[in-house]
Amino acid sequence: MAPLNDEQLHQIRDERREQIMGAALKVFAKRGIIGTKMSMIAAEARISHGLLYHYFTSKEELFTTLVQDAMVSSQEEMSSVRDLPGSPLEKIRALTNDILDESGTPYFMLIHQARTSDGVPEKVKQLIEDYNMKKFVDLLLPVFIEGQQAGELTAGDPEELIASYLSVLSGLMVLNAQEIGGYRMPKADFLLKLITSP
Amino acid sequence: MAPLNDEQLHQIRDERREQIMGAALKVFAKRGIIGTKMSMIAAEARISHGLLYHYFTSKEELFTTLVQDAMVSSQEEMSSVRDLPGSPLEKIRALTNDILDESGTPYFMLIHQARTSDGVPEKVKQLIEDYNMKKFVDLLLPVFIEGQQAGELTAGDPEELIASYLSVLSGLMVLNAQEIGGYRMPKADFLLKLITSP
Amino acid sequence: MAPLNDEQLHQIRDERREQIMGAALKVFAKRGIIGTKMSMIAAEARISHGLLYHYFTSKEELFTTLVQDAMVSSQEEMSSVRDLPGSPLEKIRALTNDILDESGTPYFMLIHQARTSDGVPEKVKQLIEDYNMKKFVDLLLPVFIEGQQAGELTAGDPEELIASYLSVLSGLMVLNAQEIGGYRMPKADFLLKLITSP
Amino acid sequence: MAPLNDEQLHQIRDERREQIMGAALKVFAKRGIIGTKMSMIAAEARISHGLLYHYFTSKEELFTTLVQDAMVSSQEEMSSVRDLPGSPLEKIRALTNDILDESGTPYFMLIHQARTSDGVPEKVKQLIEDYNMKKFVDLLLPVFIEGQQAGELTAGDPEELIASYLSVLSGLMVLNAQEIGGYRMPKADFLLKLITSP
DNA sequence: CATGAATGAGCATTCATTCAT
DNA sequence: GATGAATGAATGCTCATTCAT
Repeated sequence: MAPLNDEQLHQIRDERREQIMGAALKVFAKRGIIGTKMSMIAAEARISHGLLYHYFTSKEELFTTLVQDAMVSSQEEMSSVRDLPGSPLEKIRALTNDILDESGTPYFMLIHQARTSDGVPEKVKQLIEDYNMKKFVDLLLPVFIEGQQAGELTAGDPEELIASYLSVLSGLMVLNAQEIGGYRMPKADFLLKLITSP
Repeated sequence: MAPLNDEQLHQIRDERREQIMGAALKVFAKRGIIGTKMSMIAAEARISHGLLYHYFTSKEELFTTLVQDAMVSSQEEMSSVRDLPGSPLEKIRALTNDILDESGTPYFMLIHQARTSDGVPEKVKQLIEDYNMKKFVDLLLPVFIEGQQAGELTAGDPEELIASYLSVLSGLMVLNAQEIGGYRMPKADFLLKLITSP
Repeated sequence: MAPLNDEQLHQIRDERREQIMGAALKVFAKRGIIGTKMSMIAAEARISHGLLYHYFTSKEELFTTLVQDAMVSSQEEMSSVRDLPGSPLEKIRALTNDILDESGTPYFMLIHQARTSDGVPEKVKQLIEDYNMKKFVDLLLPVFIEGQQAGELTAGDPEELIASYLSVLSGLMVLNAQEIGGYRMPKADFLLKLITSP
Repeated sequence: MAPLNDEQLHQIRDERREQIMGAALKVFAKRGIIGTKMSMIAAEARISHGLLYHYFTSKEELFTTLVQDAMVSSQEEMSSVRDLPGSPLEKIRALTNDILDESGTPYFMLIHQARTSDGVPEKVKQLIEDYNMKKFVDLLLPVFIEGQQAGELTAGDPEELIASYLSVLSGLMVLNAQEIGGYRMPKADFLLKLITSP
């Protein structure tokens, strides 16, 4: 029997890698880097813990890789807001709904964990430092300005408006992401009051 | 030196206990139960780690005791809102400002950690389960209803209004409590737009 | 392509086996049995690590096989001294030069490792026990006696003379075999002073 | 009951430290850094493995500390040769006897292991690099020159003579240090032939 | 009451070995 | 025959907890 050819091996490797990263994202996002045991990731991915180390050299590397991915993904998502259909307000409503969903939260929570936990690799600290709200504010700036000119949004410094609004959303994501029963997630329209002109 | 009498010993015990609990609250609130090492608490309290075990039988017991305290305290704080001076809106503004300060956060964060971390003792899980937003909603209900009647607050189901507003505040507290540079903390007046009539 | 016939397969097997043993000798001799990873041997032999197990059932078996080979080979080399050309002294000088070269050392070092390392299979321990200097002394005895009679070598118990001389040579081989910069390897003529009459 | 006072604690710490270092030296010297398990050291020192880490932060640090000690000690021993009583030849004979004893060997073997093993900390590599035979040659140089002038020792470049002689001694120490049955340790007078004039 | 030395369970990581292809 | 993905036992190290003093 011939050994597997390159393509097959490559495919297996890619699949496993994705499988591990998916499992790791799930666990890291919920429990942080210290609270996550490699055995948890292995169990979540249904593989042996030894195999993790064929794909990632360490817990740190795995965590770092995920954080990088998360940063790219969340920026892409934020970028795509501009191209949504409808008025500026409708774009922001769509973004808000997206964020309040739990779908996007693992990546967000991973970054939150990276910000707030101990035991975070030095490299991640540097990545995080460079990854502040400023970038998101800049991405949303054109949409907000257009909304203000159209009279849909409240007047005032648009950057501050965006930053404050995103902070509110971020806080809610943190509450939402973990399986917390105690809170009530507001609707998008409730939150939009913060930025719409009466 | 004469040996200390019972009363003095008792006083020392109480002081030490407070000292330890203060230190533990500070560390647990920031780092969670897993991220906190008993040696950190001992260092923060400037005592030997061995001494911790004269006052608390385990890390779990210490954590549990603090969570119970935190629940009582935060309810008391919330209760006191009714007795603040001024109109309902002014009361809520004062509460909002209080919450956005970092001063009240350790107890809140401790409960947040208890909700979201692993390694939380079973007893704490049960306490938390019983400690949902409903109680706070009930406490604030009279104030909100009065505000609505006075036309200061938006109409609609007051319980839902309170729950949504508290969720927003809670999310911001979580962001605020940890030393996170990336977010901008909104002002109280910005948030009050969520509940005031235009 | 027609399938390989039996003879070709057999030849491949033999070649691969030699290839693996050569690589393994090199690595084991330098790093010992514990310090040697199967992956090192595979890399040195330019094959996959899985293939090692088609030819040897375990690291232990591979090591043991090599030690047995080494014993046979080193005895053969020592035997050949008698048949070298020249006077006894010249034969011993040639042997000394051989030993001080690094060329003959892998087998010697393998045996040294087998003697001094942990994790050595029980079977090897027994082999080694039976493989002491006595055999070499016996092989060299005729040459030394002839040398003493010819007045080239110092008088005295020839067996003790040989054993002492071989111990000196052995010690130097150990130093020489590893890539140690700190020592100066003496010349053969320097060492021969130990056994030549003034 | 009062806690132990500083002096008592200090004494305990010192004793334990010595106890651990003695045990570690014994094991490291024989088995190298990779072959040595922390549990072996703990067992040898009759303490729990956990306690090792109260005194040394890692296997590497323990190894490094020992190597530094070994270097200082062996230089001191070599330095003391000049002050021995008797003629140069007698001093060298005494040194040779010392070295052939097994008493000094653990330190020597530790350095040998540091030179030849894998997994040696970077810091140790640097120490070793700076710790070559040159220093010992320099220390012995006055004694050898005096011996040559007195006609006791063979003529020729004294530095080369010393280096070659020390290499022979070093090789024998390596053989001698491990519990090897196969070799015969020569007597000092046998080895002195290498350097004495006929 | 107070200290810190001592213990051992638990987790990250390595590597010999197996096995599907 | 040959490959490399997969497994799990073994080992370094951490930290909650105990206990002699």
